[in-house]
Amino acid sequence: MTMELAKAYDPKTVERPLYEWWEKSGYFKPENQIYLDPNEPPFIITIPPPNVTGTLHMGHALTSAIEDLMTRYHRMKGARTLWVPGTDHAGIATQAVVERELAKKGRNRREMTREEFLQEAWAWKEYSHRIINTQQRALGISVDWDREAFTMDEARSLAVRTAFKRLYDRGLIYRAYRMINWDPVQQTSVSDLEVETSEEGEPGFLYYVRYPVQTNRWEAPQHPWGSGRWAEGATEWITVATTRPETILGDTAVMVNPEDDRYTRLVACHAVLPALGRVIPIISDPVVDMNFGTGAVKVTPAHDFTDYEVGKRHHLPIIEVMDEQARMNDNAGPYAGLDRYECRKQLVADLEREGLLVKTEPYLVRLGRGQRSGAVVEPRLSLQWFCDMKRMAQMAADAVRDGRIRIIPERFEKTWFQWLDNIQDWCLSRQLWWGHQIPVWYVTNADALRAANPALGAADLPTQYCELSEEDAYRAARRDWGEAVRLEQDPDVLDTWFSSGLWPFSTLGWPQDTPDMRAYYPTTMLETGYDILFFWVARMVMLGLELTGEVPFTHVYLHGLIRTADGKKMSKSQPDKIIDPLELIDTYGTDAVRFFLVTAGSPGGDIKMDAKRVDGRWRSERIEGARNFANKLWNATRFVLGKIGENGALAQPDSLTLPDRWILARLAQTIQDVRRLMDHFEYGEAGRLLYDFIWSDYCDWYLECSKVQLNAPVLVRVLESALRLLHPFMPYVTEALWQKVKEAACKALPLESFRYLALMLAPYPQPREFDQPDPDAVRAMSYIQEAISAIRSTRADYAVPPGKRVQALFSVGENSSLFESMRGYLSALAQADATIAPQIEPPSRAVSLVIGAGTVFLPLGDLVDLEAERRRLSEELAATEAQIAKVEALLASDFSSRAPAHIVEKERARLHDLQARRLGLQERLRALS
RNA sequence: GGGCAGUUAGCUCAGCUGGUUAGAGCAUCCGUCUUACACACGGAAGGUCGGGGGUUCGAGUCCCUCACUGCCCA
Repeated sequence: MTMELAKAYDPKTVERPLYEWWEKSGYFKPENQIYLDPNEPPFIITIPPPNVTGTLHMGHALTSAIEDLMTRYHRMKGARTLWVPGTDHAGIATQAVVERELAKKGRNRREMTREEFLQEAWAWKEYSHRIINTQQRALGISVDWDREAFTMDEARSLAVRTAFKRLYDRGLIYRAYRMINWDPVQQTSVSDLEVETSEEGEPGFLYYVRYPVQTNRWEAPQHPWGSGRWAEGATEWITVATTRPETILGDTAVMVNPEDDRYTRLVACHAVLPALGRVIPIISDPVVDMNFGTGAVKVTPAHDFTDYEVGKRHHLPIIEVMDEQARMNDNAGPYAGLDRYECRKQLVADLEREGLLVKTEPYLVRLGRGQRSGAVVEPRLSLQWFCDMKRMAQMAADAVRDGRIRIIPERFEKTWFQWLDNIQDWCLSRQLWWGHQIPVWYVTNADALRAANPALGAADLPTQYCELSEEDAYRAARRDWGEAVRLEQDPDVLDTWFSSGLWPFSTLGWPQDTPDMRAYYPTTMLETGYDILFFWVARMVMLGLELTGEVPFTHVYLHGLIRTADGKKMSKSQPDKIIDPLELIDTYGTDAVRFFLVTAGSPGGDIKMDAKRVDGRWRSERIEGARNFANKLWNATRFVLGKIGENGALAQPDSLTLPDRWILARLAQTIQDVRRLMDHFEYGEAGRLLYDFIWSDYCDWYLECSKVQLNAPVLVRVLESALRLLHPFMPYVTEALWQKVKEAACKALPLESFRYLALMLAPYPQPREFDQPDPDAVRAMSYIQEAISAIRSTRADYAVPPGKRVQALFSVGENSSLFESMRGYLSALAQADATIAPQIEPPSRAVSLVIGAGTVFLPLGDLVDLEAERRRLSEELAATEAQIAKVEALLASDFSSRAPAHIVEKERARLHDLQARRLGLQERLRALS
C-alpha cells in the first residue's frame, strides 16, 4: 500500500531531498541519460553566469525557470542535454561591493596592496558564490555541477589571455590615447554601454557667460581676476551658454555657425578667457546649433567628446583642467585643487562679480552616470586598450542575417543590426584590481639597455610583449633585449565582459581541444534578458566567430525584465522593493514561483510583480494561484492513488466509457499542442494550456466522472502523462507525485515510462502514445457537459438546495441513447433524476433548457414563475433569431464563394444548430402561452 | 531626433499563421464543509479589444494615422 499523502502539498518536505537525490544520482549529466532519441539534436546551453556581487534576484529566478524548463524538456525529448553552470567575477561591480564592505570596517583599498585587496575580493567571491549556489539548487536547476566554471578560474583565465593574445597578434587590439568615459569615483574608464543617460535630464542650469573680445581699444585685462574690474574697458563681447561652467577653464576656442549672421563679424577675432586671460580664437563650424543658447558655444577639447573632435579639426590646443578624481588641476589657475562642483560654484560667483554672468536659467541637463557608481562620468583623455570591432561586428550581423543564429523574439533582430552597424571600438582596459590583468608586459629599462649596448639602440625593438604568461614574455623579451631586460605587466584589468564574451566556449575548455569542445560546441541556446543583448550576447557572437570560427550558439532566446508593482525595473529599484526569490519560494514553493514566472507573460515581455508586503513578507496573488495549482495536482493524485487497490489492482469496465474516450482524446490533443508550443518557444502558452487541461478537463470533469464509473487504468495513465507534460514547469511536485503513482501502479499497469527511475529522465509524452483524436467523443461529451452545466445553472437560479435532487426530462431525439448511457453521470453531476426519451411532453410547470437540438425540462413546480419563464425564453429566442439573421446574411454574401470551404461549412452547421434551437424555443413558448 | 514595445473585463495578463460566440487568474456577487482538494466546489455578473481611417467576404489579429505609456539608441 502506498504511503498516505498529506492533505495539502508542502513543498518544504519535498524539494530539498528530491534535488539531492537527482544530483547525487547524476541525473543532470549528459553522460547518464538513458532515454535518447537519435533524431533529436543535442541541446547545449550555458548559464548566464550570475555576478558574484551578492545574491540572486527575481531576474535570475526567471532565467533559471526558463532555462531549466528548456533543459528538462529537451532532456525528456531524448536530446543529449548539457547545461553548464557558473558564475562571473563581474569586475567593476564586485570591486565596488568589496570596497563598500571594506569601508564598513573603516578600511580603504588605497591603503592596501593589490595582493591584500585581491585576497579580500576572493573571500567575498567565495561567500557570494556559496549563497548563489544554494539559491540555484533551491530553484531546482538541472545543471551539470561537475562542469561548473568561474570567469576567473584557471581554465577561464587561460582562455582570456589566449583570446587577448590572438586578437592582439591579429592587430585587432591596440593601445591608444583617446577620449573615454571616466568614472571619477571608481577612477576607471568605463565603456559607452556602461554609461547611463537619463532620458529627461536632471535639473540644472544653463549659464550664459560673456567673454570679452580683443579689439584695438581693449587687448587684455588690466585688473586682476576677482577685483570686479577684470573686464573693465572691454567693448565687444561674445556670450556663450553652457551647463558646465567649470570647463571654461579648459576652453581653447569659441565657436559659432558659419551661417549665423549675428557673429559673422566676430569670426577670426579672439576672445579673452575669463579668469585665466587666455586668448582664444573665435571659429566657425557647421556643427553649432544656432538655436541653442546664444548660438555661440565654448570649445573644451579636453573634456567633451564633440569638442575633442572639433579641436582636432581646428588644431586647437587641448588643455586638461581636471585630474582623475575630477578635481581641478594646476591648469585651472586660481581654482586648482577644488572639486569640479565646488569650482563651478566659485567660478560662477566670480563671473557674476566681474559682470560676465549674463544670466542663468533652469535647464534639464542630460548627464551620463556610471552604471555601477552612479557618479557623473567625465569625458577624459587617457591611454587605454581598445578592440577594433568593425570586422567582428560585421560577422555577427551576418550570422543573424543569414540565419545561422536565430533571435527569439524576432523583433530584437532590428536592435541587433542597429547596434552592430554603428559599432564603436571597445575600450577594454579598466583601472581596477579585480579582474584579468592585461597580458602585456612593458620593458622598463629600455633606455639603460640601449645605452649599455649601442646595437640595441639602433634596432627598432618592441617595448611591449603580449604573451600568455610572464615567463613567455621574458622569453620573448630576452631574445630581443638580452638577459638584462626588465619587464612589468600592465597594471590594468580587462573589462569584465571580455571574459564573459568567451563563456560558451571557455566553459567547454577552449582554447584546449577538449572532448567537451568537440562534442558540445557550438552550443544550442543562449537564454538571457534582452537588456544585455549588446553587453553580452553580441560580444559572445563576435568573439566566438573571431576566435572559434563558428557561431557560439544557434539560438538566442530573450526574456523580459522583472518589474515592481509600479512598473520600475526591479534591479534598479529601491532595495526595499527588491524581492528575494528564496523568500517567495519559502512562502509558496519553488514550483509555484517557477510556474508563475514562466506563465506570467509572453516571450520577451516584461513581468510586473504583483507582490505586496504583508506582515513583513512578500505576497503575490498570482504566485498563490500557481501554488494552488500544485496543490490541486497533489490532491488529484491523492484521489487517484486512493483508487488503486491494495495490490495495485486497477478496476475497469469492460470497455471505455464516453468520459474515458473523451479524456484520452483531450490528452492526445494537449500533448500535441504543448509540444508544438514548446517547440515554438511559447512556454507561457504551453503552461497555461496544461493548467487548463489538468484543472478543468481532468479534475473538474474526469475525476468527477470517475466517481460514477471508475476506469482506473485510464485515470492513472492520463495523470501519469500529465505529470510528464508538466515536469519541466513544476519539477518537484511532479517528480514526487510520479514516484508515488509509479510505486502504486507499476505492477498492474506496465507503462513504458515506468521503466525509468526518475520522471526527469522519462520520455516526454508523444501523441502516438494515445489513440488518435476521437472527435465523436469530444462532441458527445461537450453535449453532455452543456446539459449538466445548464441544469446546474438553473438550479442555482432557482435556488434549489445543493443536496436536493430534481427531476429532469430529456427530450433529446436521436441522442436518447447517448443520454441514456450517461444517466449515471447526469444523476451525480447535476443531482438530477433523468427521464430520457426522443420526445417528451413537457409538464405544465417546468423550466425548459434548449440545448442543441434537444430540450431538458425541469419540473420545479411552484418554484417556476411562468411569466418569468416566458420572458427568459423570449429573450433567448430573440438572441437566437438575431444570430440566425447574422449567419444567414453572412452566407448570402460573398462569404460563401470567397471563404475557404471548411469555414463556410462550419457556418452552415452553426446555422443548422441555431435553427434547431429556434424551433425548440418556439415550441416551448407556444406551449406556455 | 531614430528605433522598439505596450494600450483587451475593476486589477494583472493571454489571445500563435485574420475566420465571425474575445479567454484566464484574482477581485466582486450568490450558493455549498458534495466521501482528492475551502490552496476547494457549483453558479453569476463584467470588456466590442486606446481614437480615427483603410485593406478584406471577414480584423483584437494586417496597413496608415493620431494620442498616451514604457524601453533602447543618438
